[in-house]
Amino acid sequence: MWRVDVLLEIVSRGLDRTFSYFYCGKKSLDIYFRVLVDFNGRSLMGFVLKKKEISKEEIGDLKEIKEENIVDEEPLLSPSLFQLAEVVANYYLASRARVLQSMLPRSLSPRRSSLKGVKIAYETYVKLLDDSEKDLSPKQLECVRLLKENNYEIRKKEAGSPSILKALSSKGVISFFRVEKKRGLHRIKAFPHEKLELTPAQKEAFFGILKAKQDVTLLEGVTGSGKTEIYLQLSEKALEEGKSVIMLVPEINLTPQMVSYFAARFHEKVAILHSGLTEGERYDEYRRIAKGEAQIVIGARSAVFAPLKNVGLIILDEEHVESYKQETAPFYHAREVAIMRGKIEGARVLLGSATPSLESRARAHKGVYAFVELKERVNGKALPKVRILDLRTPDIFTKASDKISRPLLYALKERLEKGEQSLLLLNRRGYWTGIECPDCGHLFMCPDCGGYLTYHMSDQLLKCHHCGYVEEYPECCPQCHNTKLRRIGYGTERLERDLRDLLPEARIARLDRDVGRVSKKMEEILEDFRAGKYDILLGTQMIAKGHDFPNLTLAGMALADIGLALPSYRSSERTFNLVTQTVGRAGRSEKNGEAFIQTFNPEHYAIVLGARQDYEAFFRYEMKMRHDNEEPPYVYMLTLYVSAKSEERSFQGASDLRAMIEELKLNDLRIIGPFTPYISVSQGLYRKVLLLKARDMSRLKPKLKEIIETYGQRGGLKTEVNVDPLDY
DNA sequence: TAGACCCAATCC
DNA sequence: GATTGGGTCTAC
Repeated sequence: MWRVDVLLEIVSRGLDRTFSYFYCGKKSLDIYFRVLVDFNGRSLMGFVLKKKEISKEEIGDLKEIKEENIVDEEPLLSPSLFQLAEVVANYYLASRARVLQSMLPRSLSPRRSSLKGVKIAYETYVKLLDDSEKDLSPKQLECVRLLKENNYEIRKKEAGSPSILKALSSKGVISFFRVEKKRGLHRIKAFPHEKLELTPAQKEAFFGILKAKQDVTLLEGVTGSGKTEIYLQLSEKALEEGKSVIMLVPEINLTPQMVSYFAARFHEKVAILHSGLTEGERYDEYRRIAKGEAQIVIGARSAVFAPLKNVGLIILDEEHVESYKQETAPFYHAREVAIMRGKIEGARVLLGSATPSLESRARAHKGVYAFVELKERVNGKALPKVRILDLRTPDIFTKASDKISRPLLYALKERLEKGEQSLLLLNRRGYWTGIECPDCGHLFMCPDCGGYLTYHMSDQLLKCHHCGYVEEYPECCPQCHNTKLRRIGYGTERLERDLRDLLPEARIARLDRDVGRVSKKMEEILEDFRAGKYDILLGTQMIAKGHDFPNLTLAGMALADIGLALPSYRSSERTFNLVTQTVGRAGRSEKNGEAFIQTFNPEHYAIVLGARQDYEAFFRYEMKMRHDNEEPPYVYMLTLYVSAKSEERSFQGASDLRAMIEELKLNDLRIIGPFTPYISVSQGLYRKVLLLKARDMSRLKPKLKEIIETYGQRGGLKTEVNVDPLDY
């Protein structure tokens, strides 16, 4: 007779505790097994966290767990993974169930009751049957037009939200069909790849990492300095010692080279977790890793939770990239989780970047992390020549375009004549980025979140880039019915149009999230560009990352200022990174590269230092700014989002929370707000935010958790906590 | 005064 | 997270 304590699948904060049941069956039931229990009349899944032998008398009014309600035959999680879940939940002030939910593949998630994964991997596709666009909502229209752009057939998961697709299907506009998917690594090209002899500089870095006293090492190395080979050889060493390895990359689709090197060197020992996997494949891969059939896992953010045993090394490539931070609860950052996991499992953590985040670089500076540098490029290439073009200069534009300046245009023409390739970056999608009525001043804003609506030429719709709201492009102003609307700002689609007019003979490809949403198309464009089928690749930051184009000798930024205008303490860092990366794209070939940065802020330090690729100077300057403004890494930040049905209520709720936090009388703590966040309305709820800053959060956190648990959801309030937010 | 509506407590 | 039961508001 046993008493078992069960943590339920419910992610709400108030239920982050166990409930006790009794079990007296024969089948084995141990901790970390999942069970189905009767909870207040309904059947819920939960994790057994504790098991204790008890006598009959002690049963009391506990409910029974029947044998048939035991889900697993062996524990689903290792003790160290569960320990990790607890540590993560504590740090991010989230419930354990919420953390477990982001740890596990959906088919194993405590929320889902499907016990066994799908055995055959099917991929569902959508086919467009009726292209007449009759009687459709704007969202449905968007989907239909996407299908039209892509030969009437695309993967279901890339087509839009399931509810939209369901509606379209019931109208008979689309149909679904399933295709059996080939298993394995068929999408990953494994270049045959010899182990390379390390250069002296690489060797020094390699041994520097191995000898480091600290658990975490920051490897700072410019692009092309050969970080990948170091990752590979460190992994090899870990495997030899019988340890396993987690290799994290920001986005698996954008790092095919990294994946292929690992696949080529370690073959079937590698498991790759990427977004292209179906639920069944994901389940298989998870089981394969858990059974110890793979010793290296490559994947994005969530792969930090991979069920490997005996982890000896965790690598984060491009550790500064913001996609390592999850932007929904529990808002974890893979870098911090990697460090927590490293501590629990005794694994070494390696953070690699050409432009480390200020947080990491500052910790390395203080000696919290070991610091290893790779200064030279392996091929000894010089950096490209960079020119900053001041867009305020009179006559900088030709009559033909007010977007591409004279010098940039000439440079593009020169490449065309020489048969070399160019890359042009504009960090904004769409055609016009704002629409207004010149007569009455009416601005087309998103009714859901208050942002500007962007006109998209490809499907002729107005879209909100924050929340996904879509509406049809109006004939006239809804207020005064004026038909002449003024268009403000421009995005990649509009720039493409200008470029085609300016250089009619050039072969131009555009790549941004609108085009790249269909992953097949994205791969196709990148492949074709590499093969020389295009002269100019134009796009958003998607095109600035990772890719190696040997014939590329010109990189341009159409408007470097876009990121600077956004209200975030990280906007300079983002701009610096984007400029650095763009410039870096032009320097990877044998030929001499050149880069042009168009800007209205030619003296801004993020742009000037980015153009020079001077990370050291940027680090020093930006650290001073962060110091003066009391921003990370000098303080820790935490935001509380309070939402309610009315603006007054959310403001009142946030003010009340503020008062309660002030009552704690923590002298190190600064509270800012409540103020209205950048995205002020979401899912019909008005949002307010409290920003907390402190040099030490450890005393605040447990008390804050208590306050939120007791008052955070009263009076129709919804409270979310984001620890170490990147924005607010 | 019934029904709608809101809120907080409860779940083992 | 879902259900429940009590309290208050509201329309006739």
